[in-house]
Amino acid sequence: MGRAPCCSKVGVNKGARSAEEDNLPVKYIQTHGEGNWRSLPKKAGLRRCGKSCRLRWLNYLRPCIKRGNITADEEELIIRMHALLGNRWSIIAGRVPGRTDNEIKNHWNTKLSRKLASRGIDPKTHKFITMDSSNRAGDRFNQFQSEKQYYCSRRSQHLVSNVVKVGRSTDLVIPHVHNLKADLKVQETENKSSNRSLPVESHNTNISMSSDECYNYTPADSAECASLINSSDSVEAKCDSRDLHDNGCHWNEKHDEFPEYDVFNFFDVSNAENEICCNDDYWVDEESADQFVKQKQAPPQSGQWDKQIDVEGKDNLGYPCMNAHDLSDHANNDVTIMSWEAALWY
DNA sequence: AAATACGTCAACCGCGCGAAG
DNA sequence: TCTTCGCGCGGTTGACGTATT
Repeated sequence: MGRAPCCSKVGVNKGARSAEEDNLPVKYIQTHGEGNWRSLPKKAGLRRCGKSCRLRWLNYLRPCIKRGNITADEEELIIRMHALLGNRWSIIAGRVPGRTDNEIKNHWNTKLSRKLASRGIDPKTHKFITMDSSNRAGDRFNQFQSEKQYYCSRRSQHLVSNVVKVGRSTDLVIPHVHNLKADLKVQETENKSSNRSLPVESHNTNISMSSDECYNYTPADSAECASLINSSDSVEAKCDSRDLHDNGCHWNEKHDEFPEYDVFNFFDVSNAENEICCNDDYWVDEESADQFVKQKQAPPQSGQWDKQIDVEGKDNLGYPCMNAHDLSDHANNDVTIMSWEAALWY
């Protein structure tokens, strides 16, 4: 026995809706609430399929629907979410107040995917499209992305709900690390309830940092890091400008050019010798890379590190490399990042 | 001015999941 | 355990408006 159709196809209107066809379900839902979509058309006096009514309500008629163009901030958010979740539009929509999954999906397919492609980024994988073997920056970026996801995936087994402190005492604090899967489960559950208009959970996880002399701690490798994480609910990893390199703390200064990758991460990069970059987009040329490696092999004394790192020039993409000035800025000023997206990595 | 190409987006469609019987 | 139902999701379509030739 086959499955019953959602509605009779005979005498059912299709295509664009009239104002009356919008008013009737709105009045009905205001009185009776959402749900029972199959029976709604008949009860509301509509010649429409129930599924069609549901779709119209969710994508257009709901009072919380935000009108107007998608803003740059919303685009940025969508790109980040897509990098993390792929084509899970409903979940992405749950993070963008007032926007529907359909709207976001359309916007992605018509604009954002092309936008990324024009930057040389594959909109499906969010990796650089390497045109040829000489595109070292692209290759390295892709390698970095893979490593980042690998390590973040591993850490997710340990960091759920842990309080993670990085830096001296209160210098660098992540108050709460959310479990992505659990978070999404909550999201989906809430979506299934009558009110799909979810406010964005801000996950106000502030990350700030300072530096100075506190770089006497460096996890030896991923095993040690995992051991530390397992042994305590609170992991304190003193971190400074050197650790930003050695332990894989990355952030993206080139926010204007690549806002979608402005994700702050820190994780143990056990093969740090391959990590010549300072952050996502700062890939150095060969000469600078050699210089950088040499500096790493002969670490400076306390307090001298910022001056030692002086990688000048531009990378293969033409961006200026991290230099002493940049590093000093980051080392001495607190950097606070709205980082629910960082939490999502976990 | 007409024809064509292109972009946008609302709507449709089929599949799959979970709940209920 | 199986079947049916109701719903939600993501891929796709097609109508419509705008730009280009």
